[in-house]
Amino acid sequence: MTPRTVGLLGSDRGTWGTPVMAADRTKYRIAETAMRLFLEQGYENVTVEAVASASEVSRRTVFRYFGGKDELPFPDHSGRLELLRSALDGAAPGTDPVEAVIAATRVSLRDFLSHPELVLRRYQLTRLVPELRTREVVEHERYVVVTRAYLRANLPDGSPPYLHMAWAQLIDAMHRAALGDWVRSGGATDAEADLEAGFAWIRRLVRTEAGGAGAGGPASLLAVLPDSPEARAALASLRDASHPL
Amino acid sequence: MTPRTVGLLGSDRGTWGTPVMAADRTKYRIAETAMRLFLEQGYENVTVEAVASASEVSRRTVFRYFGGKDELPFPDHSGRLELLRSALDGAAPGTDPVEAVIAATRVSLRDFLSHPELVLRRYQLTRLVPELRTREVVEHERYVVVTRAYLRANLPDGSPPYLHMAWAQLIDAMHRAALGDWVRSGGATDAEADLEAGFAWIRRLVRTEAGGAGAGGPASLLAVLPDSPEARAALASLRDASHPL
DNA sequence: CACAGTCCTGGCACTCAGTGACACCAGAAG
DNA sequence: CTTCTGGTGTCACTGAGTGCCAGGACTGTG
Repeated sequence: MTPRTVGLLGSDRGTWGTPVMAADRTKYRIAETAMRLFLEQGYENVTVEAVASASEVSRRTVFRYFGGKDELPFPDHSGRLELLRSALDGAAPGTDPVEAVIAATRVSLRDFLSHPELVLRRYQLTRLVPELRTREVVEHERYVVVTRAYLRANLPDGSPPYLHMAWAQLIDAMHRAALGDWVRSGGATDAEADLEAGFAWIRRLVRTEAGGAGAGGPASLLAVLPDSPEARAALASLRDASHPL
Repeated sequence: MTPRTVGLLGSDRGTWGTPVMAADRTKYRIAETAMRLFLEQGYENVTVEAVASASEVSRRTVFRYFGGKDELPFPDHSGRLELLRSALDGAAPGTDPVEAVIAATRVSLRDFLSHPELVLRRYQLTRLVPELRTREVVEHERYVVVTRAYLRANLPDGSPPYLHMAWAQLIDAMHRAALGDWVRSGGATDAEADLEAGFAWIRRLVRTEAGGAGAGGPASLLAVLPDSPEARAALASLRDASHPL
C-alpha cells in the first residue's frame, strides 16, 4: 500500500473528504480518475482499460470494485445505503415511523453534503451523460425501496395500501428537491434548511394519519381554507379546545 | 408485410390486445418471443441472437426496434409515454395542474390495463431478473420526469420549490400502489377504483396549494384537527362563508 | 417500361464491457 | 520454513451493441 505514485493525482489521498473513503482508498482513487477522464474526454470515449491504466490498476481490478463502467462515478452509494439502513434499524422503538424515515433521510442528506466536490462534480457528468443519469436513478431508487419497506412494516395496520408508498415518495420528494436545488446552485443553497422546510410541510400532513387510533381509519379532519383572520381564530379555538398538544 | 410465418406464434397477430401493437407488429412479435424465452430459459441464458432467430428476424433488426436486450420486455413504454405527454398537452387551459396530472395518470393506468397479459407476464420476469427490474425502474422514472416538468411549469408562481416534486411523487405513489397491487394479485384487484381512492385522498391535500392567488406565497390554511361534529360544523361554516366553490 | 428514391432488412466486421480461471505475491500465523 | 489468506495481474472467452454496405420491396415520375 501507500503507493509512491503521486503522478495523476494531486496527492496520494485523493481530493474527497475523509469519512467513507478511508474504508477503501483504491475504490475512490479509481472513481476520481474515472470522473476526471469522463469529463475530459467524454464517457463513451473512455474505455475501462483507460480508467484502469490511469488509475494504475488492472482492468480486472476495476471490475472488482465496481459492478460496471456506469457505476464508476458512484463509489459512495453502497456506503450511504448502509447508513440509511442502520439509521432506520437504530430508530427508537416508540418512534413515529414517518419521523424515523425523516431522520434517516436527514442523515442521508448530511452524508451527501459531506462529499461536496464529489457530488457537484458528478452532477456535471450525470447532466451530460444519459447512461450515468440512468444509473443515478437506479441508485436513488434503492433508497426509496428501503424506506418503503420500513414504512410498510411499521405503519399502523389499518392504513390504506397506498399510504406507505405515499409517505415514502413524499419524503423522498423533499430529499430530491433539497439536494437537487443545492446541486443545481453549485452548492450555494442551504440544503439542510430546505430539507427541514420540506419536512415541516410534510408534518402538517402526517399528523392526520399518525395521530388517530389504528382501527377504523383516521379519526382526523384535514381542512383547507382560504387564509383569513377569522379562519385562523376559528381553527385556533378548535385546536385548543380539543387537542392540547 | 402480413408474414405467412405462423410458426412459433399461435397466430400471426400475437397474443396481446390491439391498440398499440397495430402500430408495429414486428416489435411486439419480437417482444413476445423474447419474454417467452426469458421465462423458459432464464434471462442470462438467452442471447439476443436466440431471440432474433426465434423471431425470424436478424440480430441487427432486434436492435433496430429495441435499444438493448433489457428493453425487450417493454415494447409498450414508448407509446405510453407519448400518451402521457399528449394527455398533458391536451389539458384544458384553466385546469388545475394537479388535476391534469391526475387525469393523465388515469389514462396511463388504463393503457397499462389494456395489455393485461403483457403486464402480468412481465411481472413474473421483472420479479425474477434484477436487470429487468432495473430497466423497469428507469422506464417508470421517465413518466415521473414528464409530470414533474409539467407541474413545475404550471404550478402557481409563489409555490415553494419542493411542491412540484411533492405532487408528482405523490400522484406517482398512487399509480405505483394501484398498479402494484393489481399486478401482485395477478389482475384480481380493481386497479382503477384503487387509483381513484388514492386520488380522493390526494385531493384532500391538494386544495391547499391550488386555490390561492399567485403572488406572495400560498394564501391558504391547512389545518389538521381531531374529528368531531363541532369541528365539522365550524369548518363547514368557514368554507361556505368565504369560498363558495 | 425504365429509373430513381425511400424504407426495411440481412450480413458482415469490429469494439468493448463483463466474467471465469489461474497464477502470483505480500504479510500473518503456525 | 511452511501454510494460509486476501488482494492483485494475466489471459481467454462470450456476448452486447454499432457502423457500414448491399439487396429487395414498394412508390412515384418520366
